[in-house]
This record gives sequence, C-alpha cells and structure tokens, in this order.
Amino acid sequence: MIHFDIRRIMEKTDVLAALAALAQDNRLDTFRLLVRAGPDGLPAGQVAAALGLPPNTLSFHFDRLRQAGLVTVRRAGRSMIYAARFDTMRALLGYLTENCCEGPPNRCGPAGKTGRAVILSNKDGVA
Amino acid sequence: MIHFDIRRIMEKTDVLAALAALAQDNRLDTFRLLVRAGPDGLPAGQVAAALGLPPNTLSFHFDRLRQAGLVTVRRAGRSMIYAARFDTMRALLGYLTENCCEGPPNRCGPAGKTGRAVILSNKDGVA
DNA sequence: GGCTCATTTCGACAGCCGTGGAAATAAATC
DNA sequence: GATTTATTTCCACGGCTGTCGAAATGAGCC
Repeated sequence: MIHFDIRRIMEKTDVLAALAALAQDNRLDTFRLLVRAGPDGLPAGQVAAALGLPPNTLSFHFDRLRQAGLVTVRRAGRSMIYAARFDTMRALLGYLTENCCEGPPNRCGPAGKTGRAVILSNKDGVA
Repeated sequence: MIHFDIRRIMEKTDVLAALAALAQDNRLDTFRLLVRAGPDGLPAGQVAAALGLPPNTLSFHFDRLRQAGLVTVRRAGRSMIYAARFDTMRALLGYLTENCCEGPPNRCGPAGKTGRAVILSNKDGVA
C-alpha cells in the first residue's frame, strides 16, 4: 500500500512568520482559543469577548495570524469566523523538531523516559 | 519501576520569550547552528564568522537567546562558548504540542500516516 | 607592564509593533 | 431605504527591535 505524504516542507521564512505571529501575548491567547474551539472555529466577536480585546485590535492580530498561515477566515452572515490551521502548526512543530532539536543524535525525544530531571527557567543561562 | 519525570511545565511568559527569541532571522540561524554543534557549543567568534555578523550584533542576539533560556554561556580562555539548551527547546515543543495542537481530539499526530496531503503557504488564509 | 585577541557595553538611529479612537464597509432586519 | 450589528480600515502615537561604529572590558602572551 502506498502513502501519499505530499507535504511541503516549511520554508524558513514561513517558520519565522509563524513564530513571530505566536510570539505575542494576545495572539498566542487567540490562537490557543481557536485551537480549543476546533476546526469549526469561532466568530471574531466571540474571541474579542473572551479575551477582552477591542475589536479593531483583535482584527489586527487576526491579520497577522492569517498572513502567517495559522488561521483561516470565512464569512457567515455578518460574522467572520476564524479557525486554527492545524496543518501549519504541525509543519511548524516539524521544522522545530528537525532543525532545532536534533544535534547528533536527536536530543528531543520524549523527556520522561530516561528519568532525567529537567530544570527550567535558569534565566542567567550560566552553566 | 519508578520514573523521575520532575519536569517544570513552561509558563506562558517563558514560551513567549522563547518564541520571540526564535522569531528572528539571525537568531534562528544562530540557534540552529548551535543545535548542530551539539552540547559542546561554539565560541562566539566562530558563530559570527559562520553567519557573517559583526560581533557586537551577534552579542545582542546571544543575549536574547540567553534570556529566553535557549542557550548557555561559559568562558574558555578569552572565548565565550555558547551552547543550545535542548531542555528548553523540548519544553517549548511540549507546550506548543499540548496547547496549540490539540483541539478535541489531538490533531497534531504524525502527518503522513493518514495519507492526507498537507498544502502549506496559502498566504490568503481563505478557505 | 604593554600588546593583542575575543567579546561585550554604550550610544544612536531608522523602522516595525501593538494599541485604540473614529470612520468606513458589509450584511441582516424592518 | 434606514437602522442595527459585526467587523474592518485608517490614522496617530509611544515603545521596542535590530543594526552597527566606537569605546570598554577581560584574558592570554611576551
């Protein structure tokens, strides 16, 4: 049996756009909300209400997310319905895993397995 | 048998910092280079040479990466040696997978399995 | 101590970002 | 067509970002 795995590898420029889109408080919240909402998405107003953002500000952020390929829009009556694009998110994770997690050898397999403790938030970054 | 999986979950603020740190051309390049270099890291000058960046500019970016917890520094003679922090990267991927990839149900399992094609870079984001 | 090499800090600058008020557009409802 | 509702576009503003020249720091070497 043959698998069609015709999946375009994400270009670095796309990755940068997606990262920049998610690297903002309100946008990350927005995207997470859409993710939880699933593929049917949510009307803009509902997101605005949930996050307590003025509609024009939110519109600005939606535009960023859309240009980064992280959400889709469709119109339903007078509402604009935004939905997360899981394919892009998956591609982003793929890129990060492949390019930013594997020295030789892969250092980003599931962490728990080895029983090694992972201490985070060492802001100084001094070893 | 008992596993010690004592791993601090990344806070949203840490996630934002890491995303912002990676969402920049030169910094993403820098980090990828360090990842490929593995846990021994690379002296700053070597990175500067590889990427063709003036040393002060690179220093600026290293600082961002360090504050985001994505790299460590140690001094060796007169060189500063930077190394990628795989634990942070792993935590970031964990956060993104959990918070930005699972609607109900998880939509970010490995893509190829279903044979579904994944078309990317639809900049318009119109379905 | 003086000299050189590696890197960081300082200071300045143009440009992008996030925000929100006000006006414009788009669609339903009467 | 007029009104209401949902959302976007326009505009302006303060603040942060990325860059780089110039000076400062730090470490090895003679």
